[in-house]
Amino acid sequence: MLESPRRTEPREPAITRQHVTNPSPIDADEPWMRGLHADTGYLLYRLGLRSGQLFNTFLQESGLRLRHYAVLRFLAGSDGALQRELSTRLGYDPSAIVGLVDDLEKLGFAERRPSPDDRRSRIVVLTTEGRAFLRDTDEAGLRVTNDLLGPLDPAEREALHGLLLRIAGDGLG
Amino acid sequence: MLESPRRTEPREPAITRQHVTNPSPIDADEPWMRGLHADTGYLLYRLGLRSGQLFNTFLQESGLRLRHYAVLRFLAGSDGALQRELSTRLGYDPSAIVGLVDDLEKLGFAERRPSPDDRRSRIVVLTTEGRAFLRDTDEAGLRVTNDLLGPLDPAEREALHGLLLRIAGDGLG
DNA sequence: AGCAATAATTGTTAACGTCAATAGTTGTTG
DNA sequence: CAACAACTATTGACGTTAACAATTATTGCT
Repeated sequence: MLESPRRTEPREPAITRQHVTNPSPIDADEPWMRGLHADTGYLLYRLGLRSGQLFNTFLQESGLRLRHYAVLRFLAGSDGALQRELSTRLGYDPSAIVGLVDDLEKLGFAERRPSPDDRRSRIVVLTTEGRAFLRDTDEAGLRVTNDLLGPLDPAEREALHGLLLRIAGDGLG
Repeated sequence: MLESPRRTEPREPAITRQHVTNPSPIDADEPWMRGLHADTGYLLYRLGLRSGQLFNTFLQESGLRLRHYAVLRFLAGSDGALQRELSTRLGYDPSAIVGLVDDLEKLGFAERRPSPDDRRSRIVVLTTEGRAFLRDTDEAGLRVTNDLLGPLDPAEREALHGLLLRIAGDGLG
């Protein structure tokens, strides 16, 4: 086993505000690209990054980030969720959820309510304002997707969506 | 425009070592999921995250991170690249490249060589050890991809890869 | 009643991206 | 050809962030 280059655990922060140094266009025909993007997994990672960037750029107008959006989206489909639930389902650390919900509460998009059965837990619910906000930003999401999927025709987009759903649907989450 | 919740620019660090709190399996049939994963862009982001996680888990045995891998991969297809080139093509800050190449050099996977034409630039080249390492980790990459693309049959994987390449190939980079 | 387990939270630490500044070098142009 | 603008790699400082440990309050078990 090799020594860690910087004596630390691997980590991979990804999305940045504007990405000052923007990656130049990816050209699949270039020789280095064949190697770099030969693997679907890595390709997926790279595109996920780009998608997140675009999403964040749109979201940034509202002062929220992708993580907030994920929480809101989750809440929208589950009227009321324990923070613990948000943590496990979304894959964020419990301590991260605290800040996220704090932010959403400050903006009036969500509320913490006491749980009737368990006084330790708080139930996080979406406010009507939060729901309205979500509706608005969904349009932004559509624009992003449109940007991202530029070169694909509708049928191909549908196919891609289906395939991605298949992948997501499996045990990997 | 709303006020930023934490008076800071949006950012979205993504990949973590093991992701202690691992997202539970995504089930497209659940009500909240329909909303959350309805959008292809967001779905792509989420899947990219997961792919990166898996990749990093494999890479972590060697003490490297995805970024190092990206650099190595680039070098493998371009025998010799200026750091500036790495920066623009990979989308990392020039100052980040310095540390990355430092690490790779320390591990003996890459070398800095003086450029004949321009004494400012250094040419970064892959060593034979670096190439060997890359070959080894490529297997890991294959395993990752295999994990990730579990529910898809070969034809579907091919289709997905093609679609993703189309997206990557366009001007978005 | 006592003790392990759990939910939310706080605090600490280390890493990371961003930006500004610097040193060395090249190209340009007045 | 000399002065100056542009560029490469690098360093340093700053603020933000994620990850982890520890804490508090509460519940369940036995």
